[in-house]
Amino acid sequence: MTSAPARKDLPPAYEPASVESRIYEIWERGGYFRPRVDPNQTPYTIIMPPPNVTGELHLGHGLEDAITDALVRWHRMQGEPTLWVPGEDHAGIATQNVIERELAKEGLSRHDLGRDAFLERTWMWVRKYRSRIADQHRKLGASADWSRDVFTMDGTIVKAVRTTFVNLYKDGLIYRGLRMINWCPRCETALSDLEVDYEEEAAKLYFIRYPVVGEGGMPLPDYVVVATTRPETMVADTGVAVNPSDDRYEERVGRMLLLPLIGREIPVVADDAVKPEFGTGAVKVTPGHDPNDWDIGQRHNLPVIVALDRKAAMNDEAGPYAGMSSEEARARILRDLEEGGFLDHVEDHTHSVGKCSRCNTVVEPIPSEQWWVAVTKEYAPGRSLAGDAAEAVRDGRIRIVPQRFEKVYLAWLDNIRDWCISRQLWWGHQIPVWYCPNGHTTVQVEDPPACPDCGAVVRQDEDVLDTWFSSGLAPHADLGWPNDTADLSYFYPTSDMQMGYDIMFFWCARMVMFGLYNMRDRGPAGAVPFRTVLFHGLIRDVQGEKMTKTRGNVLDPLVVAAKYGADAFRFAVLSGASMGADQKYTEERLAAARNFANKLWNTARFVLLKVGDRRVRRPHPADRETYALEDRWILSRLEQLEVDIDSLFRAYQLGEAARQIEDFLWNEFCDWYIEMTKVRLTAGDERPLAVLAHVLDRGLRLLHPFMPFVTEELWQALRDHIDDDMAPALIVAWFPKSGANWKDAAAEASMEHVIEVNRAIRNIRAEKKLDAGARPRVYLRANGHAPALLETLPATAFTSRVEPEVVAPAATLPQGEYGFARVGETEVVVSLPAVDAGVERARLEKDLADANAHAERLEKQLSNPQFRAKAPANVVAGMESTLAETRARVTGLKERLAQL
RNA sequence: GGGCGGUUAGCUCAGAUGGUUAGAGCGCUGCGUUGACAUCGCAGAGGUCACUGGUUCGAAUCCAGUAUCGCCCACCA
Repeated sequence: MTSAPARKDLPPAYEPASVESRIYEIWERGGYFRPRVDPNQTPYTIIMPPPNVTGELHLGHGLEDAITDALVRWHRMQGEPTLWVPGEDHAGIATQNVIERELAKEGLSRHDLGRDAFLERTWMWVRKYRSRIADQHRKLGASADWSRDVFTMDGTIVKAVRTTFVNLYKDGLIYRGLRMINWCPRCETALSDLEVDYEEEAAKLYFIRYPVVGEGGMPLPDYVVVATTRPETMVADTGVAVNPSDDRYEERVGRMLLLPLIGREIPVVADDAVKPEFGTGAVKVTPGHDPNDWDIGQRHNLPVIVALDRKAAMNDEAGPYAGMSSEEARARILRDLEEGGFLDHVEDHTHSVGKCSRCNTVVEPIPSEQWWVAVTKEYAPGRSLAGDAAEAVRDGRIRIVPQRFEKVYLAWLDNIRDWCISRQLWWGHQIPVWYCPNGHTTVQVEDPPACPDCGAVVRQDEDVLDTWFSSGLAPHADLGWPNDTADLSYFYPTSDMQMGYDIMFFWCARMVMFGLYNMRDRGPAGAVPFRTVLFHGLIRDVQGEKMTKTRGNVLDPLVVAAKYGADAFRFAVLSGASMGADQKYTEERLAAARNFANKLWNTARFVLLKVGDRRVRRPHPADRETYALEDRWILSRLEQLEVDIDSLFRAYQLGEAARQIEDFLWNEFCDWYIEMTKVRLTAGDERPLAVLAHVLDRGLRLLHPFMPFVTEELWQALRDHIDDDMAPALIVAWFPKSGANWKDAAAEASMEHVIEVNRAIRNIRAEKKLDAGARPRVYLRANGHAPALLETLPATAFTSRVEPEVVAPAATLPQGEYGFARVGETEVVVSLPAVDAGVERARLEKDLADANAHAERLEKQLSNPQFRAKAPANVVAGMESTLAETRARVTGLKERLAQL
């Protein structure tokens, strides 16, 4: 073989570190991530779920990159103008917390800095982490268009956010109102319902006696017992409620009770919300500290007392308990109640406690003036944000994959409540509302220099918006909305969207609402933010625990990628589960994926070594008859694989696709085809070279969406050895799209037989413990498959290390010991040095029993007239031929047993 | 209280529209340094597909129910 060019001197093991950054640079320099805008083609667009700038990417982001990049590369290789828009999220509350923690290390609070300095400091952090995050995406191979990178506080997004706010306000869908909200006393802000996580906790139920007030205001020796888990809130009680149908309290309704310790008189009211069976059937009503009580209070005009301040400490309303933390107050109140004889008894009780999803602090329900989105309110006849969002999924304009998540999505929207969007934070989109001292309110996109109504100085609302308000605009805002940009008109609606199922409500639902609202000029089909949304599962640790910073089990995908290679990471997470299912992260899976990358590497090394400096022509179907059986077989198998991968991609079955490609390349191409070519190549037959190069080329293309780096590197090395119109890089090469040129059922059946025969030979070798170096004679008593066996005889000799010979079914054999196996119609006879008759008999008997059982099953099935009438013909025919083979096997086994 | 998902080999998991003896990786057993690869090759052991009943010619796959684990939703004083 002539000397090979230098680039073919591939090291014997794949070294990701020496390849990945160089390959990524080639892609980026080639401009392959930027789509060309072709009005004659439908683009493929996908928006990246913007990771929080709070820190670095974790495995979940790595999984998202793997999924998205696989889809993006597949579409790009279909020749579609393909755009993947990357982004980062300012993550208001989360980032503010991070910066506050940083400040705390210096002994500072944000109030020490003031708002402007605090924001300046946060921007510094953002700049640092944005580039770090982008770098991580690059290392993972994400082929996103970095020239379109979007940060959720970029000027264009600010405009989009304000425009949306103003429009919603004008449509009456945004309002300011006093409502019960979730207050985090640590973050000192309101939260939406979604930002509260509930945890079951063991607690106590305290039964407290509230004395009944007599005619002249004198306490009677009579009392009503109420049950509560939060005795400290009794300082803010303004009533006691019972169910109107509860005769135990019939005569108490309308009377006054004396609030113990405080001495305030509060009425007994009747309300349907009270469940008679719970506790005593009487509930203290604390409208300032409980959502239910707030509703009850509203219905009965009870005063609202708020006894907690913004840090959840007792305020002046708490009288003697003012200034205490709520825990202290609870202890003191319980002691005082007990001393006063008001504590009836205590029971164990488990209930769920709401915690801030960002800092795990117990959330306080308090009434507060906040900004809200009226999600169910009609802004046009029959149109509402939530209703439209549900309808788009119900009528199929938006498809959810896996489909089972549809129900979850719809159930949430059907029971949705107004969305609290204002946050008492500094970091975020400040609400575009201005107030003047004369009571005028201005709501507009641009900062007003003065009050448009009276010219007075204006002050902007200090609150910022929920982070999800801005990220919910991503699909259209990232493409330029509200400006009428070329990107927006060409790339919107986006094609696919992808996210963890855990943010379905936070993000997916909001994008659908906002997209349909802001883009409604496009009509029902054109306004949707995306056509399909994929929900992937979560990556958990080996124990199945969710990976969180507090558990300390978070893994950096780059650390993983550095050890095993980015391709291995991607392949492992994609092939590790099916869409929507959680997966456990295991190191073993990574190692397996790395091994596959290395196997591929060496496959290419072999092919390149054999091809040398030739430039081969692809096999042409017209020449089919000139090709050997194994050639026709592998080409037929490849074609089938291409068909299957295409349909798997269309069904978003990425994991299954990855597994099938691996299976083909490793188990069919390497283990059989390549091994069989060796003897031909050694004999000087060059015909397999074209097949080797062609199948490798196609295999690399198929695998590229999953393992972009190693496939690109190898393809670059292979590229010039194929005489065809080859793209400058694999990333923009055509994805294999199969015709029906090589499908060859006969070749597949014959090769399957050859493979089984070889397995049988090797099995006998292993079972009879023949020396590795021995080359025993093998007689293949063949019938129907004789030509195939004859053609592949040299390969059989080489790969199974035997001296094989094809003989007639009834051929007599020389005297000697033999090992036997039956493969379909072929009997495999391996000459042995000696044989243990007992062991052989046992083995044959077991085989016979298996074969008989199999034949019986088939006979039963085939003798069923219903089966023959209803089953498809090919199934029946297949079964019949299997039965014939199985019967032949039974006969053969019986004969050999008789011979023993 | 509603809803969803899992239960398949020792472990981690695939099995898209029901179809011939249910698969992979890891682990395990035996053999192997044959010129692509020991990150490898060859051979092998290992499964009542959680359980019960049903539909069907045929069920891991569809239906009903049971058990068990997990998740989501819900204003459980």
